[in-house]
Amino acid sequence: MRARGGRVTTARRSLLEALFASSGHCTAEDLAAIVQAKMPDVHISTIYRNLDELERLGVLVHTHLGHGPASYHLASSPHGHLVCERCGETVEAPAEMFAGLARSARKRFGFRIDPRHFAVLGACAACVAAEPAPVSFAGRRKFTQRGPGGSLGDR
Amino acid sequence: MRARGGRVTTARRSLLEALFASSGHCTAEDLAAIVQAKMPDVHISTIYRNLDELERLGVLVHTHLGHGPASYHLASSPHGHLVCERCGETVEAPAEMFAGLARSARKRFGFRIDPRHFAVLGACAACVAAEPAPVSFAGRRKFTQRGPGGSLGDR
DNA sequence: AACTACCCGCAACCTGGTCGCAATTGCGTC
DNA sequence: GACGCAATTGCGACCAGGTTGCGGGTAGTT
Repeated sequence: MRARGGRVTTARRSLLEALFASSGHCTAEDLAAIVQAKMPDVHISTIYRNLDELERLGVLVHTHLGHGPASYHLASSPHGHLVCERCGETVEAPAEMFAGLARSARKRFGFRIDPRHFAVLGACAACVAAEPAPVSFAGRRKFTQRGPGGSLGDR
Repeated sequence: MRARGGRVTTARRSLLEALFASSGHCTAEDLAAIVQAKMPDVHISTIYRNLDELERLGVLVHTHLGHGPASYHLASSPHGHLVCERCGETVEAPAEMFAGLARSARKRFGFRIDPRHFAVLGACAACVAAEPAPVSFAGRRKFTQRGPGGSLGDR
């Protein structure tokens, strides 16, 4: 499965292991930390280069869950993401939830959407409940990734 | 309409004028350029601070159309965006296109989505037509905002 | 006109990511 | 098992986009 056209280096093997071991949604720095736990000399730029490479090979994809760093996960099991702007809670949205949007985008604009690349922001059930009045999103608060209670970058 | 709790400074007035004059989808640097054409001493950090302020007041919103800088536009006429990953073409998606997604997100996860903050990437009609085989998005190419033919930040 | 809290210009700084380059290292071949 | 060589790595410098602390200026009040 590995190395279609490239070499199998220890750094790459280790990065793949980290990706398979973690259950998805890792930032590049998360992965770097895992890899560097066993191989301290692997440089962050090597991580970035290999993530790029693996993405070009179709092994993994990156998504943006918010204003912070990108998240990487294996390309199997395609899904989008819903991210709470208040608490950072992330839920995986099955691809079929986007079917209606995909259909109308194609019909109205000839557009074929890829719902995976950017998350859909909003408010999770808990934060909707905690909210006093429906403010229609006027009161945006600075988005804090990895905030307390957030599940981003956890392993 | 201006200044609920703040002062009306020349820099702010000028920024608002730039926003109203331009037809939306400006980056902070675009707006800075417009403002600085008449007031060269207005610093980019002042632009950022006032954009933040105006966003907190609900006058405007920012969205991310790709990997580049954020785009700002007036909060009136809520809409999402479809952005072509190949050519940068941006089309405004009316809010009702997201109604189905909003409904299923609420039903399945209690999630209330805000489809405006991040664009939905994909491929525009022209790029779909120009594409030879259905590659299922494995061949991601580096996203280039402001590329030739792109309509981002034009003026 | 005076006062003062808010705002601005500036430069330094920060995060997330990219690049050029010399040294190293897989991997095919002998 | 050693050799050759190009792919890959480690490193530091760099970049884009944005934020922050600070001292001085100015809008709005008295």
